[in-house]
Amino acid sequence: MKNSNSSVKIDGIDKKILRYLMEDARRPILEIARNIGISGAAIHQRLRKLEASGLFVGSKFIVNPKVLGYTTMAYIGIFLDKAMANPQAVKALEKIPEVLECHYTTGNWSILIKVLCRDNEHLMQVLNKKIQQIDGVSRTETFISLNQQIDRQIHI
Amino acid sequence: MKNSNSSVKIDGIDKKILRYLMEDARRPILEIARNIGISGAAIHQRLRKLEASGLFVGSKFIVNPKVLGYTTMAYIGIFLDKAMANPQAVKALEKIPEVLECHYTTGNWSILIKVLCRDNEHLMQVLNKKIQQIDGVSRTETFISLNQQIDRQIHI
DNA sequence: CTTGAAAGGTTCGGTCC
DNA sequence: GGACCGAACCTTTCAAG
Repeated sequence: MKNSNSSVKIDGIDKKILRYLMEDARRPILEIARNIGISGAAIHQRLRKLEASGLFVGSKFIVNPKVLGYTTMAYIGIFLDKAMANPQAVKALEKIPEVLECHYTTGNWSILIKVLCRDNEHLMQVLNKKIQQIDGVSRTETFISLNQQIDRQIHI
Repeated sequence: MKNSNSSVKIDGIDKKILRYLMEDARRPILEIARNIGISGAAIHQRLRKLEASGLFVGSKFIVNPKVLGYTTMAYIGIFLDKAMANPQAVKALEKIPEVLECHYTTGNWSILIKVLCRDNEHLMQVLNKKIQQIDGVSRTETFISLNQQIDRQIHI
């Protein structure tokens, strides 16, 4: 398993392929092939190699939460009583479906999480009835994202 | 254009399809069809309907930044001199490839961004030579993500 | 929702540096 | 060995019923 290795070499053709697919994972490979000027089979072979190198983890459908009525996104900084409480806290956070990301951070807080809720009232319930109830959580700071103005992946 | 409408109805079959594809956008539709017990074309029709409703925005290849040598992720809270500087600041941030997300937030800062860098030195350069140079940026607070412990989409 | 035909994706054997 | 191509086979897509 040659993986998570930072010595992966990709050439210009690989970059072109990745740029197409990072925007739309279901873009026809033959269309890319015609644009670049090689056969579909060659692209497929390169993709298999890139996958084996660990460079891409897979592909995901992106759903628009607003259409499902989820319009409130927020970041919450969490203070823990003791640093050793982290693994249990993460385990508890995993069980809360509104929690989309969880980062173990330097700085003020022990943990920074991103949550997605239907509205402010839903966010308040998640805060009071779910997050504040977790053992070890002493205090939280909430930052509501009024507008996500940039959302992209690493630039290749 | 019936879009961004929060009155989209999805049934159990739609949910199953979405759950499969949110994990892996290139999963064979016929495989899902066999699991659910309807034809591949039927799934395709439901997907077209869901796409028309605005529920999904597309699909993306997910690349692993670590393999490319990008190992330092951080959140940076940005204080702006004046709130009106926001549009210009976002425009400037868009030109910095290391900036992956940008949120207009309530609370302490005007802006919260997520950056991805090769290492701490690279992060320092991005902070000092790019972000601090933006007109209107008065002060920043940086939180390095030592470990992203949860990363997922809205639960369906 | 299903069928069926056209377009696309995948794999394999072979060719050419 | 490494990269690419072409053809056979399977999957996806789309229109018609």
